[in-house]
Amino acid sequence: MREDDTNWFSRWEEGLPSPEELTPLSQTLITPDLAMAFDIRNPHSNSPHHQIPQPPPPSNPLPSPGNPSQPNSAEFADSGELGSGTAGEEPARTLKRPRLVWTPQLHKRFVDAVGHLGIKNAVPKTIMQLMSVDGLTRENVASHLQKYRLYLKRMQGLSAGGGAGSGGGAGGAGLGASSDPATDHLFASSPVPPHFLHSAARTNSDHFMPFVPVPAALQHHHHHQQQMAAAVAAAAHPQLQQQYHRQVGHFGSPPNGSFEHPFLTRQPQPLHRMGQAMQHNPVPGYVEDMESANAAGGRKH
DNA sequence: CCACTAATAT
DNA sequence: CATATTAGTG
Repeated sequence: MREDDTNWFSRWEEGLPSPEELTPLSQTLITPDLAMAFDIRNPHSNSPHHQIPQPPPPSNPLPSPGNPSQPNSAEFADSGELGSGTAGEEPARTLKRPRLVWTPQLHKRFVDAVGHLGIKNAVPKTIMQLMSVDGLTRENVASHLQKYRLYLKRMQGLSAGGGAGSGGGAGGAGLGASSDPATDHLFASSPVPPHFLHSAARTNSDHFMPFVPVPAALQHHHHHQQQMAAAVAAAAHPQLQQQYHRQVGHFGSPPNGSFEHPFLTRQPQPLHRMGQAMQHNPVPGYVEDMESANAAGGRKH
């Protein structure tokens, strides 16, 4: 009898516009080297202060709809060497990567991963691996996971009964009853399955997938740029309050309008040694489109 | 070693 | 403000 699941179910479809979003689990962050290649650092004049202008990743040409400027000259200048003045860019080590920008998409992957893993296995390392996001580090996930858990906790205490309401979490992020604007924002934008309440521990491998109906007609159809742009606009937070955060990393918008692939999904990162057995790439390399939330990366350990 | 929480720093 | 980072504990 229960099964108020159906409630959120319908909502899911809304949040889940197309299979493209939930198709393959693989996203790619940009590696620092790549980001650097895009960024032409100033020769010197570098203050020994923190805040490396490390202009966020390549900042794909997403000249925001309203930003006419931005000559997208994706010129990969030979990465000859930059002035050594800047705090060493040579050592790919010790490089401070820009703050990870948790875009709704990236967060979506995060939530999906957690949902598919089960609260039990949803630990930073596993999530990170399942996400297969190049550049994502355990710390990144851990930090976000912390916040995410707090968010869930907060919500549970506040709106538990309303099945529908809880489905979308705060329902309209920022609308209706958001617990605190401080905690939502990003979280409220994801489908957040109701199982995330404390307790649902599932071993792994058992998740009910909302079978992807995927009508044949929708199987693969590329949309138009406009559609994409709209989606992005919607996804992008229209609210910019932070100092000067750049949501960089959104697909590339080609100069002439032809849509090109922003990045190739780099998935198989060196599967360095994995002690425990597990981790089979559940999904073969798919050609994932969708903007890549990016961040920086370089692996370390 | 890894995960979790809380506090703190940027 | 959102993340990153650190410290302390299990």
